[in-house]
Amino acid sequence: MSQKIFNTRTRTKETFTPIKEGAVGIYVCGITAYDVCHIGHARAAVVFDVVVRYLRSRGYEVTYVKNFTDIDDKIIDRANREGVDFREISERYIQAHDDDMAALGVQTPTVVPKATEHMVEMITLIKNLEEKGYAYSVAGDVYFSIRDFKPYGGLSGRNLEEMMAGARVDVNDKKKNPLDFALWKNSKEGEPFWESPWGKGRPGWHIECSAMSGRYLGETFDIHGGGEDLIFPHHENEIAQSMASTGKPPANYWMHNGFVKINSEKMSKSLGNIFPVQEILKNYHPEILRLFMLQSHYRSPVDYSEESLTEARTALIRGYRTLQLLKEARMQFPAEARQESSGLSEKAESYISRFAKLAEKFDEAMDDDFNTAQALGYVFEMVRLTNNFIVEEKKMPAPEKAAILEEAQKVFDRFGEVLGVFHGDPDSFFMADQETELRKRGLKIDAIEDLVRQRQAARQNKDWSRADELRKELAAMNIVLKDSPAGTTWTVE
RNA sequence: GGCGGCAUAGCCAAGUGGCUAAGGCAGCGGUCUGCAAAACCGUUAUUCCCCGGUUCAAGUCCGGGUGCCGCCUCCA
Repeated sequence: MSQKIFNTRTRTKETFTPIKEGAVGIYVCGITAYDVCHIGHARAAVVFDVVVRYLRSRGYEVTYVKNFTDIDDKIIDRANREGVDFREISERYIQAHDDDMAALGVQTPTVVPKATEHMVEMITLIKNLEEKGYAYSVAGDVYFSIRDFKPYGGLSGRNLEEMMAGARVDVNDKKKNPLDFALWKNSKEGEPFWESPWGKGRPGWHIECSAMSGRYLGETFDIHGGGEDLIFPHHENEIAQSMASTGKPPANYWMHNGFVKINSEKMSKSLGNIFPVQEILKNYHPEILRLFMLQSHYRSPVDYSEESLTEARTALIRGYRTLQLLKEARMQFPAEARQESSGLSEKAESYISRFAKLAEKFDEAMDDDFNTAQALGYVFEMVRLTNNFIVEEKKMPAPEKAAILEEAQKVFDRFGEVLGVFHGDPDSFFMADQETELRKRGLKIDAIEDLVRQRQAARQNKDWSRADELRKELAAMNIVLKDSPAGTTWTVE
């Protein structure tokens, strides 16, 4: 099956055909660096991270460009409020963004260009638009004239008349048309500026993406992505600029991720329901957040709540328990001792072929417009099948077990590599998760282990009532015990 | 006002014309266990918001209705 992508421009799922066989150029609108990243930024980042990971895993050579808007009104506002240079603000929040992304396991894009480092490209592009008659300058500002660009509205499915009818009164009377947008803004006294043919000023918001995508990916590239709120006006304007300049559409496929809602409401500063990534990661292992988001299709809205993260954590633990069982079993039955595939019994072959079938289904789901929710369904079926194997096939000859365990691990490695979930060492995961949970609940590891030791002693004396009492005491702290012949282990629920 | 989306079990969530409607969480019964936990096995939607239509066949397509949401202004 071939890769399918839902293209916002046509509102249909289309077969993905890259411009250059075996290679993909993708541009995703990044953040404006004026504040820390919230869960909505995290979703966009994780969605496109998985898109890129999957395409790479299928053998495409992917050039992934994600920009930073490091000059903008909001950055200037913040710099003024804090009394610092705007660069200090943008650098601070770019660093914070990079830290958050690293924590979330989001791979660094191939190129991470900044607007301020591409002034030459932007000015050249604006000049070109002016020469071709698509732009006009007024008192140091330059505007794009949408009336002169006939296809305007093609991405968002609007036409000019509709928009004119619904347009609010624009206070900017320099514009010929209220829907015209700024390519270049004249700088006011004390604002940062760059020299240009129109005087001292700074670029408008949309132009940077046209300039940078063009520079790194060419006039037309494969995929352009971003949050669904960017469809209009940002991406519409990008298309207008690029097409007016080059005569070609900038991207063949437009992908937009859905929003993160909070209790079914839009996240917004006015509602005060912004959840910064840093805050969430204080209380939840990063993979919990990834799993939570990937359990829904990327175009659907997701509703964030503590409960849904807690559910995702339970599911994540389930998967990692299996990976832990698998790890232990593989130590017992190492790959070196495995049976050659030619000599496997029918039963062993049946396990391996079922693994392969799930891996195939996983790819089919991902091929179908990156359906991570469905793909995760197969991941969990793999979890069940692996558990089932480990529990049921105790008596299978060691070389066969080793062969099957090896295959199972390979399948999980692939899933983990694509989703960025279930990819780490299970013991490290449990340690990190435990640390987070203990910190969140204000529990001390020493106090817990002391109680566990006391209970161990009681158990050795077969003082079951004392042991149960201690179990209850620990349960009150959300500590769940697991007794095994090797001793007692505990987890935070 | 214009444009667009969504409605599937107690909750979350895939599925967009045809095998038994994925998967996760929660619940229940069983195996295991000193008791538990985990894991495994079994079980939980005769039905996909409502009404009508197309079709041999619809959760899936069409028309109408109801409810919720997003964009049209900076926004992932």
